[in-house]
Amino acid sequence: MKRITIKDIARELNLHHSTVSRALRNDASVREETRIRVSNYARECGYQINMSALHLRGNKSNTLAVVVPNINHNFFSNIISVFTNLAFQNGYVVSVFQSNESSVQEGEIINALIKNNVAGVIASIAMDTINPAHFELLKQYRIPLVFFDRICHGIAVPKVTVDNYSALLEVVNILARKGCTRIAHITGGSKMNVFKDRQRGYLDGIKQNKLTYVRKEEIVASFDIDTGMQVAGKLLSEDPVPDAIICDSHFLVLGAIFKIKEKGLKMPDDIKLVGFGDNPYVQVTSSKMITVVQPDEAIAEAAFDLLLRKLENREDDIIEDRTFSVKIVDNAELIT
Amino acid sequence: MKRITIKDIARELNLHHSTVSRALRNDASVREETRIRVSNYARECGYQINMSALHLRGNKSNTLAVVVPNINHNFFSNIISVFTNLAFQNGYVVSVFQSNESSVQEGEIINALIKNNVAGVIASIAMDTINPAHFELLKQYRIPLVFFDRICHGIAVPKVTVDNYSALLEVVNILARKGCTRIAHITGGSKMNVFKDRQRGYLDGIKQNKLTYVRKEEIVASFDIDTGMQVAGKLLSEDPVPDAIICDSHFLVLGAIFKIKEKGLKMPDDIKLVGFGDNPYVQVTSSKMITVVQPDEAIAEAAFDLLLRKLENREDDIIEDRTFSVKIVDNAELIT
DNA sequence: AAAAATAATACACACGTGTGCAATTGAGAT
DNA sequence: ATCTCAATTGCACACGTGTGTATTATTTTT
Repeated sequence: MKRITIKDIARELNLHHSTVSRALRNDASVREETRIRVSNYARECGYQINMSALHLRGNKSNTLAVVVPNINHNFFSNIISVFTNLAFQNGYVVSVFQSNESSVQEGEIINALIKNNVAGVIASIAMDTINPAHFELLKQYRIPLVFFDRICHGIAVPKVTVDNYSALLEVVNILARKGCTRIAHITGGSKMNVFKDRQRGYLDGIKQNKLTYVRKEEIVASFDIDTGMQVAGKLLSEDPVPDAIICDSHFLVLGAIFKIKEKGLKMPDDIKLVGFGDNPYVQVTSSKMITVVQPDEAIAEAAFDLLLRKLENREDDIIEDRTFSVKIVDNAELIT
Repeated sequence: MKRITIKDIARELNLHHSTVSRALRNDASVREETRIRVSNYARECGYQINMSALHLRGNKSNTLAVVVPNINHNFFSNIISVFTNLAFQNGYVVSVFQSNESSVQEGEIINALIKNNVAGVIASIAMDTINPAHFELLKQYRIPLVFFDRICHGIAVPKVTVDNYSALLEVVNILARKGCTRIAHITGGSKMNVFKDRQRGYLDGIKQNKLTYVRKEEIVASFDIDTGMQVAGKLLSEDPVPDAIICDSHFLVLGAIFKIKEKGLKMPDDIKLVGFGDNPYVQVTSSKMITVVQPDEAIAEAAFDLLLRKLENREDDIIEDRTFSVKIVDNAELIT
């Protein structure tokens, strides 16, 4: 029960394996009759090309890689889902890698990518990645790379992002219009573009609306429910208490909701809560919050598109960035 | 800027590439001094082994595949996340494939798996997969396969499942104990083990509790919010109206919540809602529902464990199944 | 110092595929 | 029947790696 190769087919049909190879690739130099004979027999015996051999021969593979901090975060699993469908439709296979927010693991992943001859990579970097040296390594090996969402600025590759600055600016504007004057912001380390931009937007929003409330930003290192509870709890116990909290992550929001309920505050009357991501649960919960919804599908499509273009053109001087704007949904207005 | 191979190293160090190969693999037959010389130089010039060549040479790869209906469903992305970490720690790389609930696409995926020489596969089958012929193909190619969650019965491979029968039996018991008498069940096509088992559990629960309410089961073909709204709407407009609805999927629950709120019913007093999956939002929402929580991490670990065992032992006659019991969480009792 | 034994390295081949080039076949033209 | 040219197929090699075997280098033994 050995695997069938073109050599097996050649032997069976009294041909040379090179002829079989050409026949299967519809090379014009092979006679019509032979081509049909080969393709028929190949179908009959269930021949499947050996990609490993093809990769070795051509120094290129049909494997794309997705590198993300966490596969099971809503945003990233949406990206992977869309990206995988697109890739598969175009004859590629997708391998997934998760840095677990660790720059060290990210480095190990890059090595694995090189070892495994991946054809191209889309990546969203780990929280503590400041030095993009390991990504430069990819470039050295001429492996096309596209950053999305969480990007490195110090490296010349196409980037797909959302306009985080405008997102937070608009959020603050909306909150101010609703009468909020004490707007807090729970965000991440300022090294990363995502948080840096949001912090700029937040600050400008505060300024533009001439809010007297002292700028209140809490920087957290990890994004989980416990951290959200801790920080939100701290904010809510201070005087004056904020009348709005913006959470830069999904899980922080959950912690905040806990604490808000614990304090007996009502949303959105007593306090307004803003979160990122479009978890459909938000729409049906009675915790009427405002969500910043990112165009996941469009982001994945753009990343794939940019990567594919780099894969097809051998010119690697096209460095085109794409920025998408977010949609801000006020769930208080949405549900009856 | 070419990629460094063992031949390059050999040339540089005046050795034969076979000696370099042995040195890097710590073969005892190579002199200590040479081994160090080689490994030092390899490190210096950043040598990375070419996996494609290794795969070709050894007829085996370091790539594992995960085949699921949808990557972006909470349960599956959790599985992929855990599985990927385990795989990477053990030197494997994980490719993901999504059938989009289509048996046809599943077939194409299997072909891709064979083409790409994946070392092993864990899979959860598509909704309309009755005939597991394409999975048999994997067996023919001696590619180890482990089913999880949604399994095929007609094929002899290890299976990792949850005890869906007991889950629904217990759910009905809990509901009955709470005084429910008109318990409805929104489930999927009965061909699949997951739904078949739950339907058995539901029916036995109805019987054991001697409920007079006519068994009310709605079978749906797709699992999305719209379907949930439609079916839940239908149930709620009938007379008598159910006092409990069990939803076999995450998204069905969302639709049901919509309709329940639309009718002005309160949970859990007017009606009790049961859903699958442990989306953390459930814990903070005021829609006090009961959730059937599956041990995602344990399932992924078991699947990996079984697969790894098959990969290491060449004996492929170990067909050991693992079944996990679910945890039923009453969120009404959880939150203040 | 020569022979034997052992250690260390080199050689050749295989894995499956694709491609440049040579060889063969066939047909048409003279 | 011979020549020409095109159509078709075969041959040889390369991609990077690992391993059995032959070969060389070194040490030990007598």
